[in-house]
Amino acid sequence: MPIPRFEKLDAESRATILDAARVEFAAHGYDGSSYNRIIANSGRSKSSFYYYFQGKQDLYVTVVKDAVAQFTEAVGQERPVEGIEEFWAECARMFLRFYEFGMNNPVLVGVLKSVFELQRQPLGGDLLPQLALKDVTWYETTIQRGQGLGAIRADYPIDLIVALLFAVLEAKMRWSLERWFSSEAIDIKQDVDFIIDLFRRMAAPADPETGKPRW
Amino acid sequence: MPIPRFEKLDAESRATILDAARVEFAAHGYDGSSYNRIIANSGRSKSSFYYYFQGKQDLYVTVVKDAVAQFTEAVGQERPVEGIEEFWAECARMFLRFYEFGMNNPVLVGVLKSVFELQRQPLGGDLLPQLALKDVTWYETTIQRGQGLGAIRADYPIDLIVALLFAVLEAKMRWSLERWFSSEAIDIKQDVDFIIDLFRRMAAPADPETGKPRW
Amino acid sequence: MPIPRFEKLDAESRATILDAARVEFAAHGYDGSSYNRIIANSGRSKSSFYYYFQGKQDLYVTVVKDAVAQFTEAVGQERPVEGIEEFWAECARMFLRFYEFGMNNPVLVGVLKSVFELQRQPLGGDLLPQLALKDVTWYETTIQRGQGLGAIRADYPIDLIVALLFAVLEAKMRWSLERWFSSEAIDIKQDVDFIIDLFRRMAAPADPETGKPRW
Amino acid sequence: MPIPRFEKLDAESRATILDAARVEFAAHGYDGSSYNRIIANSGRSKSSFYYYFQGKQDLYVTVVKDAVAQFTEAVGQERPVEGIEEFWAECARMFLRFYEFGMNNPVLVGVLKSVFELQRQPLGGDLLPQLALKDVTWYETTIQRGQGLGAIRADYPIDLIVALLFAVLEAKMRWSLERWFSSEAIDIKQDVDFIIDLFRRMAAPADPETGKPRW
DNA sequence: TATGAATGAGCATTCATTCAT
DNA sequence: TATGAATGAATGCTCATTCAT
Repeated sequence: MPIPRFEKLDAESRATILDAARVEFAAHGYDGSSYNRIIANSGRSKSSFYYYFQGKQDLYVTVVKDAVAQFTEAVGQERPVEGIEEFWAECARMFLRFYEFGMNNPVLVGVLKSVFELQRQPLGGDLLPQLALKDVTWYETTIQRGQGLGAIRADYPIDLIVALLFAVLEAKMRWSLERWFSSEAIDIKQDVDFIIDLFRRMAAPADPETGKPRW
Repeated sequence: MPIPRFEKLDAESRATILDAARVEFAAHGYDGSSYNRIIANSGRSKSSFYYYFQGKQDLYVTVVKDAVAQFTEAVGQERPVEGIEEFWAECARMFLRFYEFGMNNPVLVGVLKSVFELQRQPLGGDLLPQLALKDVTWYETTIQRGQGLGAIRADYPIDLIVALLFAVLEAKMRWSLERWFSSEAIDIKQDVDFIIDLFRRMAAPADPETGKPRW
Repeated sequence: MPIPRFEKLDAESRATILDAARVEFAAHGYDGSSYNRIIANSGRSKSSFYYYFQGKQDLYVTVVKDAVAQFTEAVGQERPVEGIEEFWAECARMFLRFYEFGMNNPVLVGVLKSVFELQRQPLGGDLLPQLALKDVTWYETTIQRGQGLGAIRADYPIDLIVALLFAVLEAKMRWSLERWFSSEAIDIKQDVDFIIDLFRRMAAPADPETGKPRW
Repeated sequence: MPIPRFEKLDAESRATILDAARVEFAAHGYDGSSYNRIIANSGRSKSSFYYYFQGKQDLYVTVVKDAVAQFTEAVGQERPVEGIEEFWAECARMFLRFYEFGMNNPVLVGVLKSVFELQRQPLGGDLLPQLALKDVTWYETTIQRGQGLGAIRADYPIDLIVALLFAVLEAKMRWSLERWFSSEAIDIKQDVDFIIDLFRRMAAPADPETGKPRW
């Protein structure tokens, strides 16, 4: 039950509302956010929020879906590649776009982060399905292509691999952002190389005899 | 700040109180938890909670410190080792103990998880220091020993390595627990091997020429 | 900070709310007053109070400003005078109006009294400035005019003189009100003469040689 | 119902308790003071307070009576005088002792101040009588002596005169203390002269014809 | 004599939501 | 279509006091 007549609203009003919501959700997560505060910060009437959204959950869902769409668009389409090295190079390019977009849109990163928080909560139960994260599968496609090329091990469930890679990615980004907010310079290119190398280490197929990662 | 005369209370009352608190904090995290709910669930009067704890923060700190202590005790002391293989074998043993304890005490895992959530929040500022996590450094010692043996790469900051390993560990445990709660059987030994292998892949020193992990 | 959309409310509702607040604040002072009690006595819901006021402080500020405005209006403008006797006569007229208004509105006197209490408290720090008492300066103007005419001594700081005169005024009014509440008859005219005479004694310039008040 | 077995306590314990209470009551007044806070600051058990005092009121009464006694002792006995000038000089001497004692014991001044606050409250009803302020009448004696000498007007009720003089005294002391706490130097002698002069102006008999104060 | 333990009532404030118009 | 008005339930916390030992 995402949006009723919110779409018909003029772009500026829509932006005003979503911006206030994004900032709040990014800063405090879903639970920690106050619908009242969002409303107050948006400068619009409380009733109008209930006119456009069913409530807090509905607004959150709207905000998250929009953020996911923006990230997806920023990453762009994966170009077909052939060798293992090429595969990782393409991953690096995609990831660089993701990374740059995130660095330029920290609020959207915060929104994504709030989703990760939610996934940790066993009781986010009725909210999570509405986010329709199952529909966001482009990375799974990429991983499967990697498996086909022999770049990514195929002896474990794909959702486990995804969970692990995301965890690492999130941790690294948080680590970098912390330093970014303390105004240390960040070498994005180097960061991306680091993560891709890490992904590769984690995902490389295991030599059936020695168990070592096959490079 | 942590505990006043709570220690003097008889063990049963103490357990009743801490159990109610643990369950609540594990399920909802610090912010999402309700002090009132904990009180109601414990069957005691509101005032008695303020007699034993300074407030919500104090109770949380008490619960967390207790959980950390239990995990630390469960893991036990690291035994001195010499070679790289031995080092990882010892890690596996320690980790197995950690893992088994966590599987048998999912609520305590939840408590630990709530701390991770808190660390993600930029505003948890005045609460985090009280948890005295800086005093929990045994794993840093282990990692440094690994670096000394050439088992763990030394070309990155240790806190980055810790953050990444923890992220992976947390993700894997969540993945396993989910399946555990759906009453799928879990082969703990296999899980531990998986994680240790993952750790080893992530942490292995890089060959200076090829950049590949050196096994 | 003071009032949001409270002004738009119909006069009757506004009066109901302010009356309940006035009575409470007059009877118990700011600290001793209970927002909950005001709400209960007004017959409205708790939330509606937070819809119209930011909180207890805000309501108090509203009540006080309103009371001060009513008193100021009751006192009216000072008419220009020339001689010393005329000056005191004009003071008596102004004061008579103040006095009569106060006698007819004891609750408003109580509100004013609560402000005096607050000024005594070193910790009323963040509340007092909101009352904007610095804007209420008509009496300082009058005193300065009196100094210009030689009716009021100019060898002491004006704020000291104000403090002393107010103290005397407050004490006399309390003394009279007490008797009033015990249904003794009060001769307002005589009271005013008494206070003006007292003011004149206190404020008369000192003869430089004898130190006696110069009449 | 002032004190049960509190008197039997050793002097040091008694002082510890009373000091904590004095500081609290002086700083926050009776209503604003927290019995819990006094107990916490005293370092003693909560139960012991209820063992020695019937409750908050009882402790307050004890503290006030003690303070009044200390002030009374500090002021000392009035020496018999004959002329008007001598009378005021003796007043000045007594008052100087009062003033000096107060300046050296600001906490006790605070306790006295809290009594004045209480007298302003119509609801302090059941507490005020316990303070037995009616027993403190030495100043009335002095005033009556002044009336006998023709130094103080006798055409108004004595309690009105007392109330007015106290009001002025309190206001002047507060004015001075404020500056004292801002570490401005205070000339006590000059202050006393100022107040005595003010008292004399206020209290001097009125010439039956002109109404002017007779010096 | 002395105190640790426990309590119910109250505090100001914020929450997401609904309703009447 | 749009919103001002109103609300019940909950939040964390402090209060003075009592009771059992």
